[in-house]
Amino acid sequence: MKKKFPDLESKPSFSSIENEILDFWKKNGTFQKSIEKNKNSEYVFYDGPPFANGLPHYGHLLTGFVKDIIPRFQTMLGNKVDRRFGWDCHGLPAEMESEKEIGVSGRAEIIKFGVENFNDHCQKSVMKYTQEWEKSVYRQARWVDFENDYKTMDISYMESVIWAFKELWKKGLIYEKDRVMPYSWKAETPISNFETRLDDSYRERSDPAVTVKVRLKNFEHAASILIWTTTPWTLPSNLAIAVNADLDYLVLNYGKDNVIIGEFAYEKYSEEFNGYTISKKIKGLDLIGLNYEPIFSYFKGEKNAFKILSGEFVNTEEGTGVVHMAPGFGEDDQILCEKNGIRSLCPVDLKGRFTNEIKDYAGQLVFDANKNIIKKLKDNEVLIKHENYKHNYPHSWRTDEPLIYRTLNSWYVEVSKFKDQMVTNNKKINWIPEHIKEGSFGNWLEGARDWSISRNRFWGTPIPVWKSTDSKYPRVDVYGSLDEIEKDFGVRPKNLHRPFIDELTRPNPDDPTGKSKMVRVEEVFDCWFESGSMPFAQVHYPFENKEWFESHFPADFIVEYIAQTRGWFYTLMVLSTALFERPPFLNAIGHGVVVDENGSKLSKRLNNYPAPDEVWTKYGADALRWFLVSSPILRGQNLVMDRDGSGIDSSLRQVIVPLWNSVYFFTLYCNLEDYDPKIIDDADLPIDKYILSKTRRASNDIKKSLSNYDITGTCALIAEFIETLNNWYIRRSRNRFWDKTTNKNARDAYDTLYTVLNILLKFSAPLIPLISEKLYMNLNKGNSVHLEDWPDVSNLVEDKNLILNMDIIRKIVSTSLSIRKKNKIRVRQPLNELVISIDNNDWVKNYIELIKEEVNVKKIIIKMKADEEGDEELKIIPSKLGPRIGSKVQECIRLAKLGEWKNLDGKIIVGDINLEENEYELESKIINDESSQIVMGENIIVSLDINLDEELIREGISRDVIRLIQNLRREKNLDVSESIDININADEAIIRAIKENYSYICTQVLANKIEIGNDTTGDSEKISGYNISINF
RNA sequence: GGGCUGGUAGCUCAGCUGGUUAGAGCGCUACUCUGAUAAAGUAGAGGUCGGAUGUUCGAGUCAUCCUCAGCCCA
Repeated sequence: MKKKFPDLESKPSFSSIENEILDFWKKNGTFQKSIEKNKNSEYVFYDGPPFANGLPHYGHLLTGFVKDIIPRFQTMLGNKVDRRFGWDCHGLPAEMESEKEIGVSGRAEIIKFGVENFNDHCQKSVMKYTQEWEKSVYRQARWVDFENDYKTMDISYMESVIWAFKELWKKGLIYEKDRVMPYSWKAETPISNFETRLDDSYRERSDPAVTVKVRLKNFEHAASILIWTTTPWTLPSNLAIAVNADLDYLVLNYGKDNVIIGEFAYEKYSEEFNGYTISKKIKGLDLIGLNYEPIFSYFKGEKNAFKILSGEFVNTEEGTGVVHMAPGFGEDDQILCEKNGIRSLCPVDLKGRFTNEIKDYAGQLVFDANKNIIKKLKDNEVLIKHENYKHNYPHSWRTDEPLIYRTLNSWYVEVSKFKDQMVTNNKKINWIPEHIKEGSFGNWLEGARDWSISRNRFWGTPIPVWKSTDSKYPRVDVYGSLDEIEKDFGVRPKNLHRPFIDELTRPNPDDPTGKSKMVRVEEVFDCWFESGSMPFAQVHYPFENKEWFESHFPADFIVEYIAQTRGWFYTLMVLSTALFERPPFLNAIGHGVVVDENGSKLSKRLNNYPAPDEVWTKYGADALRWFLVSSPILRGQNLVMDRDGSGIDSSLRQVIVPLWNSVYFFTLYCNLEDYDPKIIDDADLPIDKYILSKTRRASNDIKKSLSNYDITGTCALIAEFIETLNNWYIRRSRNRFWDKTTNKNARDAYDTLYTVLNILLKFSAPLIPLISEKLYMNLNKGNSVHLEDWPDVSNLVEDKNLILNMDIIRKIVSTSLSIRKKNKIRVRQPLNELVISIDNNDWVKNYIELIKEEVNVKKIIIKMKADEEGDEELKIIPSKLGPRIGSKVQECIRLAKLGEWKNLDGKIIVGDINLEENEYELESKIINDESSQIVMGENIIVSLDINLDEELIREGISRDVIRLIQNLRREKNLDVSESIDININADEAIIRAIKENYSYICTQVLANKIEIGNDTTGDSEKISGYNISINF
């Protein structure tokens, strides 16, 4: 006989089931179909491109899961959701990797190696992990289009990038300038201000901190002043000193020596100035304008230099309150010095080594020169203190070396000019978690600085600017398309990369001598400029797909980890605002970081996380997905991942296995009955109506919470629903499923569960895509759940009272079981009756059978609570009474608790207050009776008859016998439908119990007959102190 | 120095516009239950809701200050 539904394993290997589904999707093009099924409306999702030359880790997996959940959900809502994978190919990470692989280091060596060769290598190397990425994305069950992907190194992509640059140029938002910026001397390139701020860049570092005496000229009160710095190597370039005009400074005196130090710092130098006395207190203002003798002589005579200036940034947090200024190496320094007519000098080359201007240290790496410089200070007797200073210092996020700050020529986007507009655009974005909007992202936008977009490197989209080689005939040409380039140079580039693009030169049209040439500037783009161009560059806008872009911008949704408020979220916003005056996306999730038990980031080196391959085989992708997205990480918090993956295991146990088992249970018995279940809207029994109502409510709630991007909340709803289904509905209805389906009761059970499971599998599909798919296909002749629409539950019964009532019933049952517990009567022991005292009790009769079974009693008696003897307790509802009578409410509550109140014909009076009807509740006093108990939070009392007679005891014994036989059946792995012949040998008491309950036992254990005999070969057991041995 | 986030049970976290006995899951202990379950039920242990002050009839919730942790900015 052909089964209605394919059999399911009772203890499945989720890993192999998942692989089977992945395979099925691949073969059937299910992803493609899911996109094509919706034609009428679209939902726009942008995939943030990852660097292809790093391996995917849990952070990517998490982002990937979210990138999958929302589009799957939106697809079920009837929207077409294209999901195009993107690769971030350019930039420092790729170059660094290539340097390592080739064995070259730095600009000079690369140029020697050949830019063409180098970029060639980058192009190949950058895609080397694409296979691993595809494998990982595939295994995690994330649907994304890899075939129609985009790469930032495609010529079409690059053309759109230069188009964007030219647009900005035309709008006057691009400028070129010497400025101090973070600089990687190893990569020989500046790092953008926000790049240094992505996590991982600040690291603890120990630097020498020196306090140096500077000799003042012509100051009546003191001979010298103390400066403090953690970068001694910048001292040879010192051109000024800054103090805070409002700060107090002390003049310390010892014999002939007079030195000035910030008052706040005095204590720190108690050792050095032991014996000194404070001779005077002055304001910073008194110092401003004083001249001093240069610390080193390299720039002696520099115009306007070696003066004390006023700097508001001088604070009392560290140092001496006197700050040394080297305008070539500090942003504050540069700005202040520029204001005072002092040049920025930068006697350090691109590799971070002193130039010949600093002849004593020429050729030395600045960090290495520190100790020589300190020695020199000591020899000159100006070194007051030399200590090691631990601080957070920015490091290159790729090469790991400490960055330096130095002046450098760079191209900028004038973000400060339109930051207000970005702030306005940000208001149109729905952020999850909400605080990002006004918090980290909003604040960041308000303080936005101009963005350095050029890099002195090789592998990237070239800055499309050509300049005249002769400054006598200046000319700047900016190109925004291949056409424009072709027009001027007569060649259409097939490759926009260096060095080919650099080979395009032409005579300077503005030079009548014809000698000078137009040559491209050297720099390439910051790769963040490229990823920020993704919305239009991925479709080669505006050269192609103009209409497509117009209707697919901004995105409905993007997700990345929270630090991308400084990265991709930000660059998208900058370019989108500048180019299109619109926000780039409307909804954005910024999630937290996965960390280990100690709060450290997961790292290969520390080996502090379970290997993904092991997770796939041991738990499966759905369990991992659930573990990650049900956690607070999507609310911006960090998530702790145990090394042993125990969190993933509990997702499996709490959600995936119960889901599986509910369908397994259904399939098992439905196949036995060979019943053909129907989808229904309503049913007769309250418990059926209850679960159908719950299903309708769950489906609607989940739709709402997913629409609001609350994935964590959605998980809670689904888990709660599965719990109710398994541990209440199915458990309560079990025996109906092993009844014959000739009975309507049984058919209703099957139809109800079938309906519920179908809906459940649909609304769990985005969050548990593989297992839901397997189970759904099992119930629906192999149809994919991901091609279904979101469940329409509008016809489903939703009885709100019934849901409330069922909750009360569950409480009544719990309380009754607790009375059993108190009296140490096991549940298997039947009892005679349970009395439920409850007002408005018409509805309770519908649940009598249910309560009887659950509490194991023979009879339920329902009484009006009002008839009950006993005192009532008055419970004030302060939220109602408080507003009316104010401070007296406290007294009322006190009196009510003491029982000092009156009930006059239904009018409640406490003290001198007459209570209105909605301001109080009357509850029964807690009954301390052994057999009665009040139902918490309800005005209900349950009383259990705890008296046992011989007959009841024998029934209890029969139940124990049944239990023993059932256990044996399971041990023997008997099919649930297989009949047996039983042989029992037992003490007289048990035999009597069996005889009295013979047919009941036989039905329960599917026995044809029970023989009482002398066969003692069976397992020997004890029941209530009597011996029994059973064999079959 | 400033900004953002967080501090609630052993662990991970809920707790909406203030309402008087602060919850859930996991973990632990004991007992119970179990013809799908890797489950489930009952009971128990476990909290001065980071601290202080204030507003209020009433504060985990609001305000101010402090403190600790993480992130970010100067």
